This record gives sequence, structure tokens and C-alpha cells, in this order.
Amino acid sequence: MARRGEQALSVDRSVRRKLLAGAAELFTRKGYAATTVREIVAAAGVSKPVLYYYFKNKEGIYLELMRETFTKADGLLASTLEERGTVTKKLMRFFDQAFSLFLEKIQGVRVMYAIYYGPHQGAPFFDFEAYHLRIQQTIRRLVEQGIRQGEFRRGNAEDMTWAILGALNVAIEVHLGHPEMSLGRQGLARVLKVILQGIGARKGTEKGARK
Amino acid sequence: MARRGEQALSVDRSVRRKLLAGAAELFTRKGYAATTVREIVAAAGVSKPVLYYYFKNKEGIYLELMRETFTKADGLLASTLEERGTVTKKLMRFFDQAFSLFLEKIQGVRVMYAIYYGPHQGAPFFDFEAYHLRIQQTIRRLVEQGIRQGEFRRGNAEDMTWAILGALNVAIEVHLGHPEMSLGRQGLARVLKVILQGIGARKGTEKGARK
DNA sequence: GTCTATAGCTTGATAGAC
DNA sequence: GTCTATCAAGCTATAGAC
Repeated sequence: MARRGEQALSVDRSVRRKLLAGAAELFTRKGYAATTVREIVAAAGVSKPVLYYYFKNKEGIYLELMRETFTKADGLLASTLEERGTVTKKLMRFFDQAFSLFLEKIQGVRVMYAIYYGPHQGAPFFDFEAYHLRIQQTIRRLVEQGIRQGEFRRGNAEDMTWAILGALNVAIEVHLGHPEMSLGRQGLARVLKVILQGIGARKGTEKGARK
Repeated sequence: MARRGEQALSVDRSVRRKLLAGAAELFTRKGYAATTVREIVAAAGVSKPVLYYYFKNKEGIYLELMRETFTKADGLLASTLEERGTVTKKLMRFFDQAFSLFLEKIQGVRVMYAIYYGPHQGAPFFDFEAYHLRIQQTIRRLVEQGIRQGEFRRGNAEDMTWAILGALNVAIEVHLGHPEMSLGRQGLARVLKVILQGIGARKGTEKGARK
């Protein structure tokens, strides 16, 4: 049963992926509501029942697509908090991996953006907010840690969090709209550094920094 | 002719505004394609020909909505560059006014976001990119000016531009998704300060700032 | 089961009266 | 400036042939 299971799984994976990829492309281009199950299965080169086998229905494939897109992000958030080293290092690594993850799951992210900022189109509820919040809180904890450890300037942790998050947001959104002028991982790292230089405490000038 | 013109204009304005506001609300909630001319005129409490009188057609009201949303932004960009004073002051003032403008035209911005990140839905082309680019270039010029004048640290102007723009983006997007936790004008000003403190040159420590 | 023709509805748009 | 009445084009659903 194990062998059959594995074999089935590999075939499974291939068709499953095709369906998910096709659905993502169609959801992005035409929107969730305007995309028909027919089109999805046609794009994957399979028949309708195949979709209903792997996913319960159109809602199911959408939810699975969102789940698949965000599930790795959750792991990244958890591992970031557990990491050791300076907060600066943690943030740099987190941004680098988060951006890589974004690139890997960009089709899913596109669908997310369309649903989040556009009309719901009857798409089933998926808790995007929870992820936004978790990312924000992770960064905030890092910032607070940085302040406690004297690595960052004493100041409003909330404001610093938004400044940092802004860099990730901008990198993602530039890439979504203009992939050809994307900052890329290196660019994002540089922008983050620009911001951290403002947040990082400078040795010997802890106070009196502002005029 | 002046008097008649004025009178006509004031009545005009009222119905026009109602149509534009209703259209914005519907485009946001249901999407451009799914919104019918009938719904728009019903929301404004007028009959169909009224819409065709003020705007050429459905595309026309959409384009006018976008034009109305972005036209003031253009003036703001121009006046910002002409202003006098420190670059920091200019940036602070620009962000404050840009955010106020965003709040004033938030319905139009919502429609823009939906079209930009979502499916086009057959909406006529509107050059959002041009505005994004113009905002980016304005900030970039300010940054370069700041560097030239010794007000900002010598560094990659592009990276600094993205860091700054990130703050505005975040403030706008938080407000769009969670108006109740909006940074507001004050919050945005604080976040911008956080970033500028990193970009601004510190007196007497021009070099050797980083470890 | 599958395809196709068509009836009926909805849509964007206009003519002409007031 | 605004309305009623109406149009043509396009879509959806389905009856009925195969």
C-alpha cells in the first residue's frame, strides 16, 4: 500500500499542481467569479471530475490555493522568532526569506491581492487579516527585543514596525506591478538597511539624536 | 451668461457628485463590470439619460472618477517641488497633504486599487503607472536634493526613495483595510520621521556611521 | 450524455417630449 | 436638465434533436 500510495501521490501531485497553477492564473486574470470550473480543468488538460476529486469544488480549490500560499509563511514567522543572533540579522534574514517565498508563491499572492483590494466576487472567506497581523506582530516583537537589548534606538516600537513593514510592502508591490523594475532580494535588503540605520542606536550618541 | 452658467453649474455639481459617489461605491463593492448603469442612476436617484448627459457613457464616468481622484495629486506634486525650506520639511508637508488628499478621495482610490491589483473587468485604460512614477520621481528628486545639500546622508537615493515611499504606502493600505487602526496623519508623520532619522546626516558623524 | 438552436432576459445606449 | 419609452447587442438557460 505504501508503494501504491507513493506512486499515486506523485501523479497526484502533478495533476494537482497543474490544477492549482491554472486556477491561480485564471483567478488572477479573469477574477474568481468569472472563472468557470470548465476553464480550470481545460487549462490543466483534465476532465471536470478530476477537480472535484482533488478539491471539493471551486471554493475548495480556491481555499487550498490560499492555504498553500500562506502556510509556509507561518513556518517562517515561527522560525524567525526562535532564531538566535542580533535582531538586525533576524530581520534581514526574515525579509530575504519572506521575499523569496513571495516570489515562489507569487500567483497565489496575486489572487490574494485581487480579492483583498477588489470586490469579493463571492469567493469564500479566507482570513488574510490573520496573516497580516501575524507578520506585523512578529516584526513588532523583534523591534521591541531590539530596543530592550539596546540594539535599536529607544522610541515608538509601533512606528518602527510600520517603517520596516513598509519596505517589504513596497518591494512586493513594485514587483507585482513592474516585475522588470523589481528591487529583488538585494534591493529589499538595501532598503531595509536604510531604515534600520535610522532605527539602530548609534554608539555614543544615544540621546540628543534629534535637534 | 456667467450667472446662468454658475447656476447651472451648482445644480449640475450636485447631481454629478451623487452619480460619481454612487458609482465609486458600487465599483468598489461589486466591481466595474458587475455594476450596471441602472444601479448607478438608481443610487443617485435619477434616470439613465442623466448619466449620459454628464458623462459620455459608463466608461466616461469611470474615467472621470479616476481623473478627479488623481488630478489634485498632480498639483500637490508640482507645488511640493517648488516649495522652499529644508527637504525634511517638504517631505513632511507632502506626506501630510498626500494623506489628507487620500482620505478625501478614498472612494476613488479604492476603485483604483481594485482595478490595479484585480482583474481589469473590461474597465477602460487609465494610466495609474504615470502617477505612481510621478510620485516616486518627486520623492527621488527631494532625496537627491537633500543629499546634495548635506541634509541627508550620502547613499543610494533609490533605496532611500523606496524606504520613504514605503511609509506612505503602508499608511494608505492600513487605512484601506483597517480604517479603525489607521495611522492617521500624525502616525504617518511619526513613521516618516523614523525613516528620515536614518537618512538624515547626523552632525559630526558623517562617516563611520556603520560598524 | 452531448450538442445546438432559440426564447427570453439583461445590458448599455438613445430618441424625443417636456 | 430630466424624463419615459424603446432599441440593438449580448448573455443565460434550456428545449429538443441526435
